[in-house]
Amino acid sequence: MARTDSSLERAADLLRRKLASLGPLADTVVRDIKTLARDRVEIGAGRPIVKERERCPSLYLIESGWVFRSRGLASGRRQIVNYALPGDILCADSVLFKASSFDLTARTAVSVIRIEPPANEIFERYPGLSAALAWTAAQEESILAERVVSLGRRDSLEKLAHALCELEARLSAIGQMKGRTIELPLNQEDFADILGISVIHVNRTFRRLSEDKTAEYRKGSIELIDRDRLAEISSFDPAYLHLE
Amino acid sequence: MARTDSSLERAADLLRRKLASLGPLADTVVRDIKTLARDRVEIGAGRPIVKERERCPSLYLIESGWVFRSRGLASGRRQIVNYALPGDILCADSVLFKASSFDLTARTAVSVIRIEPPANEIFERYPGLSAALAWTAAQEESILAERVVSLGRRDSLEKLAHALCELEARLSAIGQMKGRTIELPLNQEDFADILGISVIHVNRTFRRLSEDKTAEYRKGSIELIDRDRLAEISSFDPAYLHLE
DNA sequence: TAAGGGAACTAACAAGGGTAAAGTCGCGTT
DNA sequence: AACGCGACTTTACCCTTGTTAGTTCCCTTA
Repeated sequence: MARTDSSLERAADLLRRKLASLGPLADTVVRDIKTLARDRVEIGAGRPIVKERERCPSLYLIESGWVFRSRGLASGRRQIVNYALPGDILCADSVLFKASSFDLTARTAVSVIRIEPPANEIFERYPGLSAALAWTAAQEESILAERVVSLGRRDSLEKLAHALCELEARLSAIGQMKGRTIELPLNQEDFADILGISVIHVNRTFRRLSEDKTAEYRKGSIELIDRDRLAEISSFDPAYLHLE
Repeated sequence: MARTDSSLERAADLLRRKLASLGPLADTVVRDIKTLARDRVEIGAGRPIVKERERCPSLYLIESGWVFRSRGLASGRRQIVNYALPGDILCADSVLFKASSFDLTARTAVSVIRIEPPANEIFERYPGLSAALAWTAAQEESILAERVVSLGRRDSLEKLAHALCELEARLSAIGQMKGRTIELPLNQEDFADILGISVIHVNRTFRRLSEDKTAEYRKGSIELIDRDRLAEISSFDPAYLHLE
């Protein structure tokens, strides 16, 4: 991986920043991960990374690209449970469980660093990796808990506004916001499957935001015209993301 | 805690069984937890355990009782994110994060063992506890992911059937099923806040199950008349619970 | 035994969101 | 320039679910 160390460095840096609250342990995390890093894997846009019921063989640290964790139901319904961005770790549960209960799919072209923890003794020998696993799982849990609140008790406008605020916060944290516009590979069907509503209703709801001059959907990007309004609509509080 | 060791023993046993997939580490977990166990705390039914934005001071292992993790929204809406049962660990994220983003409430009278991990060096000194933290967070994440699917893409009948199957599985795992009837402290409003639908609709949906002779709601208990049918309605697959 | 309260149940109506189908726009290909 | 495709947009209609309001049941307490 000689030639490509700089992009591993970048991903490790995003991870280190996320784990800042661990204090000095954050450096141990990065050291463990570099020790256990194996090779780089490139996945084409749209390709599956892990399928439901498959055992995920290793951990992956995302260098670039967007990954969906989703479940397909009978009758063609699909729910996107979460999305992962550069600096996020995939398959954190693979170390602990026998099989994944969800599909992992590359939404864009994705580049990941494969990390191979030893089959046993992770917790004895790699406290940094242990901390990273616990932290990652806890943060994802927190995000999912917030998702549960959105899906269960917010109407479509609140859901969408909340999702946009979250996107803004997560992309800012990894330096991927361009001013007040989000550049993202999600089409309206992806939003439907994230928000748990129909594509048509996603469209209606974006139109409402657009009419109120709050946000403007465009293919490949979204302009957040009035961020405060979005946060107000959805009573967004970024605490649950646990970003610094 | 001399006089009460037997009930700690019982809770530790439930935990050990849950963590069986960790292999020999499961015993280390129990040892660490016993080392760090402080006192027993009793919480009255309906009382808050931790409130949103509060820092949760320690870890808790549930000995008995039901705990809700929920969020109250403006306008009186409430979403129950998850519920915790004997053998479950509360506040696993308190070690990692500054504050809880949700309320923890005792639904029944609850008895917990308080566990006090050291402020630092958990991951260096207590591999068992580290593993328990990671495992707990990962399992909860998995449950929440399934909840997201339910809330996002299942209709009310499927949601309810799925919730009943999950209850059955989780209660069986801790030996709290009485034949095919679930004894539980949830009223129809609790179900509404778990499923993300209105109380009235919970009622309608239970009636449908009752008319089809699939399940029968009674105050304080639910009889699962046709468990296969429930699993079929909701395409329930217990893998996501990661029980044994 | 009567009164009171909480939970469960029912009915009537309204609304948010889903379904179906058709039309438009942008863009790369030939 | 014409074609074709995918994504987005819009309209019309329907159905699931929510709202409001009122009734019944049962358990508790006086």
